Amino acid sequence: MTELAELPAVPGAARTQGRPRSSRAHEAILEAVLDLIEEGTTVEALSMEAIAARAGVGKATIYRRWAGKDELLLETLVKLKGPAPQPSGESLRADLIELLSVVGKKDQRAVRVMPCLMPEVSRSPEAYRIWQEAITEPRREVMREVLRRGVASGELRADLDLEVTVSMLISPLLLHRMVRWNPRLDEVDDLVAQVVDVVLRGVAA
Amino acid sequence: MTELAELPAVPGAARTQGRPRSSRAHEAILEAVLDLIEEGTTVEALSMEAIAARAGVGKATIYRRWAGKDELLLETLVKLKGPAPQPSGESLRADLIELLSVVGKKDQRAVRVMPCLMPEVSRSPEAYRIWQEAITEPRREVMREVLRRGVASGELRADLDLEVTVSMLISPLLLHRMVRWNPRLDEVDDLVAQVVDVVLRGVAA
DNA sequence: GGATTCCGATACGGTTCCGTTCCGTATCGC
DNA sequence: GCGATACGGAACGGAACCGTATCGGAATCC
Repeated sequence: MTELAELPAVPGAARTQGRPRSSRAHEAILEAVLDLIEEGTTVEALSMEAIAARAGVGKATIYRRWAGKDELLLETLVKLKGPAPQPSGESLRADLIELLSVVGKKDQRAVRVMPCLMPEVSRSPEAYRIWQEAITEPRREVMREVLRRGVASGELRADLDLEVTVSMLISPLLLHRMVRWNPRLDEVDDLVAQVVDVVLRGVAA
Repeated sequence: MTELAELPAVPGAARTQGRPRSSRAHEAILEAVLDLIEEGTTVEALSMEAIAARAGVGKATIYRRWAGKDELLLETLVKLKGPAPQPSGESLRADLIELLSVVGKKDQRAVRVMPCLMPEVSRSPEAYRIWQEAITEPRREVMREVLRRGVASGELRADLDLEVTVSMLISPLLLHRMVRWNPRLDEVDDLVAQVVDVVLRGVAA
């Protein structure tokens, strides 16, 4: 159980004295937050006591690292989603299918967490901003780039509205994988391909 | 302010004695729930105390009608959404535009409430069932019927997957109007028409 | 070895909410 | 008028959680 050194939050503050903070405790706390949310605790109902208990950690250990619940949740959210995936560039259709296939498939925990974040995101402008910048916008940009190549190659209409097209591609997948908006889609096994094909035909040059 | 007689919960129990329950209080309680949620209170953080205070009602008056918060929220949710809208039947394209245009436009309160319901819906199978039966499924069925007429008239492919098509039409609108998934779509003024046109071209016969 | 800091655990006072119970008053059927 | 019930309001004991403080012990640097 190697205890890794923590990077000081403020670069100038070289804290070398005393026992270093346990990175194990750090990880355990973040994991506890994700676990609890996955188990059905709302973001808002998350209690520091429950987090500490689940992580096997004293409350003071949490407050030593984060000022409050908001800061802790922010770090957890950013950690949850890695960088946006990159398409292989094989073809327009293949790239879109590739990108859409991973929606909600990588980390099952993320799927559970997202709906719990919705109230927060729709209430707090700050949460909305972070969510946009760290989660949704980078992924949209990847898909925009794929579409731009399709326009450049002449496959797609030149006057294509990128935002609308991206939304038409992503939205059905998101809504199904995140909140199971229509349970009947469970039985559609090639949902991604169908969506891509209809949209591509609809916006073909 | 006429005080309407309450229907007894149990049909056999004819309660004629004493002062009847105030339907005004009843309405005030339901309105208070909606108001509080609209103002940013999560479903889960809703307190009976706050509801009573907002409604100008004693807590006992609430507990006299509902066994707990869950029952109260259920009645509120069902009341929130009226029956599904009906299209005028002018044309396939016009009907779809008509149906999609009202998404999130009728009652602004519903738009605010929906994201707050997501955690509940994704956690509780019972909440999911009610939400499906009372809210989403009836609206999907209306749209399916419009598409069936399009298939019958030969405008649409005969082997059309209704569920996928409905999802492709509704999802971009829902995601934008409900949680503003992509803020750049704010500036697209004919979003509904664009979505409808792309899908119709994509699934044309 | 000594100083320092972090560790998990526990306790604290304060706040909020729960669901119930009791007021004194108001409104109904008879 | 009288009995029955609902009303708004206030108070209750109990529970959960907040953020802080303090404990004895452990880990690290000098």
